[in-house]
Amino acid sequence: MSTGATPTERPLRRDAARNRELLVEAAATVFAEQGLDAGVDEVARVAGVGVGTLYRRFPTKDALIDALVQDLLTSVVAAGREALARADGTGLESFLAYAAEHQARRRGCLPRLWAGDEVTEGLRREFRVVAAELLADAQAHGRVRGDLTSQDVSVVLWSIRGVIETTKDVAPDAWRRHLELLVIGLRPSDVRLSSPSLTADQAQRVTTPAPRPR
Amino acid sequence: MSTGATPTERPLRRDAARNRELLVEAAATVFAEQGLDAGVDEVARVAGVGVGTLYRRFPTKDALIDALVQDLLTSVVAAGREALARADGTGLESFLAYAAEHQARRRGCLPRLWAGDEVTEGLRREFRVVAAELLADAQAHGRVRGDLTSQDVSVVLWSIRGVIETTKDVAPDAWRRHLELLVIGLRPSDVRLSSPSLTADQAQRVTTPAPRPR
Amino acid sequence: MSTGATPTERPLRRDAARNRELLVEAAATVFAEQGLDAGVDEVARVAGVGVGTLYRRFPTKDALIDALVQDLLTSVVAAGREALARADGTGLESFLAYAAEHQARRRGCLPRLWAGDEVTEGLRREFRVVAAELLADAQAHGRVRGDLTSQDVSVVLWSIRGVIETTKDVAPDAWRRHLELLVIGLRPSDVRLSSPSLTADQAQRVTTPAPRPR
Amino acid sequence: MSTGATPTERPLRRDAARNRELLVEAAATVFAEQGLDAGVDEVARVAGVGVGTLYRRFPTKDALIDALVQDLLTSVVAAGREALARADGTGLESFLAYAAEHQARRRGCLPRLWAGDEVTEGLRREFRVVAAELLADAQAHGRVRGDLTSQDVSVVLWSIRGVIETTKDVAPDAWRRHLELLVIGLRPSDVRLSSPSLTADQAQRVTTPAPRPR
DNA sequence: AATGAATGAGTGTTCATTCAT
DNA sequence: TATGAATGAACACTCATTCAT
Repeated sequence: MSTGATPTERPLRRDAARNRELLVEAAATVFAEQGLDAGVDEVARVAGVGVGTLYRRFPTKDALIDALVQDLLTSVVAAGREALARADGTGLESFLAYAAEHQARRRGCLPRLWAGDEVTEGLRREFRVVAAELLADAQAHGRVRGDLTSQDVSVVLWSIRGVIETTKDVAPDAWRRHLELLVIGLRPSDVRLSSPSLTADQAQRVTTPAPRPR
Repeated sequence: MSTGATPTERPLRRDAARNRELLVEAAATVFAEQGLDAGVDEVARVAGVGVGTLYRRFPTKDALIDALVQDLLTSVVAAGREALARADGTGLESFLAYAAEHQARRRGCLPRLWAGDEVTEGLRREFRVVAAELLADAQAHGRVRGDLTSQDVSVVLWSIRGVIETTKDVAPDAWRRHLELLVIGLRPSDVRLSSPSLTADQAQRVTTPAPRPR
Repeated sequence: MSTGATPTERPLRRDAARNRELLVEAAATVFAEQGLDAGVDEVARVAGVGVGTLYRRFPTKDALIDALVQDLLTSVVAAGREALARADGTGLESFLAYAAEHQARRRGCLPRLWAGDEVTEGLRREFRVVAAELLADAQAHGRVRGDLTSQDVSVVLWSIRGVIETTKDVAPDAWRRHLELLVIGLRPSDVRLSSPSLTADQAQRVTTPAPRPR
Repeated sequence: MSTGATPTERPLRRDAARNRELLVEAAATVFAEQGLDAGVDEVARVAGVGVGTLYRRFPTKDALIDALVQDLLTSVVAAGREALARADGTGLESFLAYAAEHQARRRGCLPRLWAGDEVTEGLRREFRVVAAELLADAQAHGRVRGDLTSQDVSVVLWSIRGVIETTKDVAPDAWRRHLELLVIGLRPSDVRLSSPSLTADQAQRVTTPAPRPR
């Protein structure tokens, strides 16, 4: 009756949503600058709200970090699906660039991106599915080596994580050249690979932490 | 070699050296398993000594971490010098493998390897010098692209850091295949690189943190 | 009786009174189940209103607790006056049973019943007056020992508080047998009491807390 | 060799034990004065040590409270056993006085004495056993009613808890007269009791809290 | 010299109270 | 007026570092 159909209504909810947004942005900034050990008080301060507000939106600090991870994985997976739609074999490459770009933009949560809570594991599973499909497409079009596995796609992003975390703000684009060189390395070639790929099982265990170490 | 020839004269020094060794090993293990946030008590416990002893050898926790970093950088630089001696163009590749191997073995200190204290900066400078020389040698022998810079060599190791930190114990060798693919990408090729390399200045600033943000 | 005859004129007052009632009931329930440390949010939730409404009716959490205490003391005092009217010496006993019953029903506020705010102290004074009169009546009819003081009557209820708080929901009627035994102990007897009664002054100080320890 | 047989040795341990004692005493004092909601900082301050020291001896605040409860229950049970040794029917009465005295001396932990953690439940079980034996002895010697149950013995102490908690420091001996009157009420008498005793099962459930309400 | 007990600033989290909507 | 989002002081607990033994 009153909540209606117009998306501009619901007064308090609007502020609340705004605060949530502010908090996620603040967390991204603060964690990017100081690492995940930064205090929640600092995050709240940067967001311009009290700690209590932070805890109203996110039950724990972990949940706040997970929110960053979810945002990131969600957009990465979505980008993967879009790239897949082209089905011309180039999807994998643009997907990698896109995913790298987003990792760089949200580097605050990188230590938890590939080894986070159970809550985000579902998204990582989706990521693996999309990555496998993009790889198959790229291989079908002869754009990458046939002996690559979908786990190799994950490893590419993990390696970019290392570049991003090391270069931080000093050279936030350093990953671009690295990815270019790496993509060249992925192209079909006569050179044999002597090291085996990760197994699918290993890849899953990497991102599925022991159920709370206590 | 240098610790003298009088074996019976400085017994305490020997004990002290032994304790230092035990502590560094314990720190490597504990930090590898639990991250740098692991407590110093845990390190002391694993080393089989009291915290007081730890603090006698290392004035702060940071100094202990720096010791790990120093060990690692020292052996990496030494390996680089050896590889350089061959002067047949293959030194760079074996150096990368060697450095990667050691990063994996001492992964506990990776978050501080390329961005540590001023005390370790000298070693990183040495690393950059050796890397530049190895690159020049490899380029002279036509084994890698001519447009690579010595900063690109650093980036390779940073990317491997990401792989190691993500795969941890689940797949401690995952970096090998990654390095193989990456080395293929470094080979001379017709493909132009569109992204610029880091400048030497940037590379230095990356590894030289602001003098304690306090 | 007193809330007036014009039903359409003061609708808000009625709603307000209803909300007040809901809140007091909710507080009684919640505090009984979880103790006085239960949060005000929980009380508001159970009452079906927002916290803001709670704070409109009661300026502080303490005031809400005091309201419970007032309710309880008011009905206990009223019951005492009624019992006194019989003037047959049995009033004291039925009064004790009545007061115990109400303490059990409102056990949520017991920690503050006999040591609450200044606001409720007036009612406790009235309680002491009635208790003294009931005791005198009972003694006049030879139903209880002549060496009892009105403070002893208070102590009976304090002891019942202990039974109620310990047995909680598991045995909400445990106090009945305790009171029976205690009343037997109050009957005239040849046995001398070796411990003195509380003085009236002590009894008053017990229930009059220092003016906010701050 | 060095720890020897003389009880005056073991340097650090002595201080540690002393600190433990100081902390328990401080906790008793502070909780008695301010209730169990008093902060651990306050307890540490009164003990003259840092919070860290408190947490070295007691893993949680709950454990500190449990230590108080254990001390109290242990001495109460021991006193019960001694009283039982007399086997002349008077043990129950002196036991009740002794237990009451100790409840008064350690009143800080009363809210957790009869409903504490699982860790202290064993002692409460021992208490129930001793109480039952003392009651049987007293009944055998005709000093108390034959229709009393061992649960009634517990209830006596719960009622004394109420008196102690209400009178606090203002009248720390008020429980003595209450106990005298109550004991008179326990003597053999022609008066029937119309209310049933707690069952043994109820008595146990009263003191065995739900396994952590979460 | 070695030990580990002691320290206390700092962290994540809660909750009575206020206030914009 | 009713709501519940926002607030921040206060709490339990941790951990790098110091120091008495």
